Amino acid sequence: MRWQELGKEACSVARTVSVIGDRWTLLILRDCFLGIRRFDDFQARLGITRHVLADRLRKLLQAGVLEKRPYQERPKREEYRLTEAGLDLYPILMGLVRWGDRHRAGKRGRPVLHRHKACGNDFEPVLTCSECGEALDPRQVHVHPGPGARSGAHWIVPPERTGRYTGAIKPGRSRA
Amino acid sequence: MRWQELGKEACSVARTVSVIGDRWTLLILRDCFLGIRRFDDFQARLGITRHVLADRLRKLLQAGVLEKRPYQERPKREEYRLTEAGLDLYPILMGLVRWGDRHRAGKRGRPVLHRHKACGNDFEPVLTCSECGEALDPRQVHVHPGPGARSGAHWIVPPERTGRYTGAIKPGRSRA
DNA sequence: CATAGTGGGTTCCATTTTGGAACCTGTCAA
DNA sequence: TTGACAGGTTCCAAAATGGAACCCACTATG
Repeated sequence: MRWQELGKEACSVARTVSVIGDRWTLLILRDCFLGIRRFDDFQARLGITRHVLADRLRKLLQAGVLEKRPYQERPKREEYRLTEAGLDLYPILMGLVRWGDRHRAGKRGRPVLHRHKACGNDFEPVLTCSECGEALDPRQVHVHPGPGARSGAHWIVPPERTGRYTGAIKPGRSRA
Repeated sequence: MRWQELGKEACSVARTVSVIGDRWTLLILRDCFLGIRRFDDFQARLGITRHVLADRLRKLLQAGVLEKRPYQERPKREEYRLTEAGLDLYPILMGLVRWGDRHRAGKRGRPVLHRHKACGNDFEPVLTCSECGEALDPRQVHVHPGPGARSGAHWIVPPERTGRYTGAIKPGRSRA
């Protein structure tokens, strides 16, 4: 599968990955959420080459995640800002933060804390069910086709495979 | 910044991106959560080259996200399974699903639905504050240094920049 | 007026990473 | 004996990236 075709898959993960599934793009978005808006600031903070930065910003504009806004006339200057669709990437970025905090924090602890202005506390993000409000556990979620599924949907989990040879240890397989 | 050094940044996003910030890696993880466990199944579903697949699986093993488990002796066969740290990536994957569902679903609707076994409903994932339980809005979150921050921390937002020339439209800048 | 600085890029070339296809190794089944 | 299967590795050409230099419109300084 080529990179170009990814966005056409009948899979929301693939479609999102076709927009932001790139190391640099994710770091650019991190900086956007920290308030960075200018070409040279991104470049200096990330150590990315100008060439690749220009390419990624262009793609994020096309994808509707960022927009250019003038902040000064003569000389004309524009800054890159998150659109509403861009701001909606926040749960993904916070997901990255949470995993890093939990599994890569080192002995000194978290590099950054987040405070919720509404309640005044430092918090961890928690993923919950929109229907019952409980925290989500992957083992408690069942996946099934929706209206946008294609027949012969690519993502469908293959039937149980039991191995063709003798000596199988565990022919049965439980879900992830 | 080189790819290798990313994991050493004092930033949880950068550290997580150094593990999973790659198009193929994210798609491999999607398939892991759908129950795929074998080399050839990943390869056939993704259309990834075997070479790159072997490389990504190796890196995920090293990172402690996947583990190899024997499912058969003679000939020896092993499958790739998510570890606890791997299962903990679930919020990130669901974040990708949610964004794709919202912004790339097309007219036919979502390709896939998720049902919460605990409450029986199809749901959307919602990111909430661990302290007050409210849904999180990026504009309601304040970021500040934690115990693991480095002095001169790289991620710190630069001071307000107002432009050096006359004709500024909006010298002041509000946070993202 | 000449010179230097700034924001936001583009161009060029060498190095890395991918894509694509073929090939290898045990083991087993027909 | 031939073929299939799981799980890789090797090889080469094509594409992406890193690094550095260069460009342009405009402004500020001497």
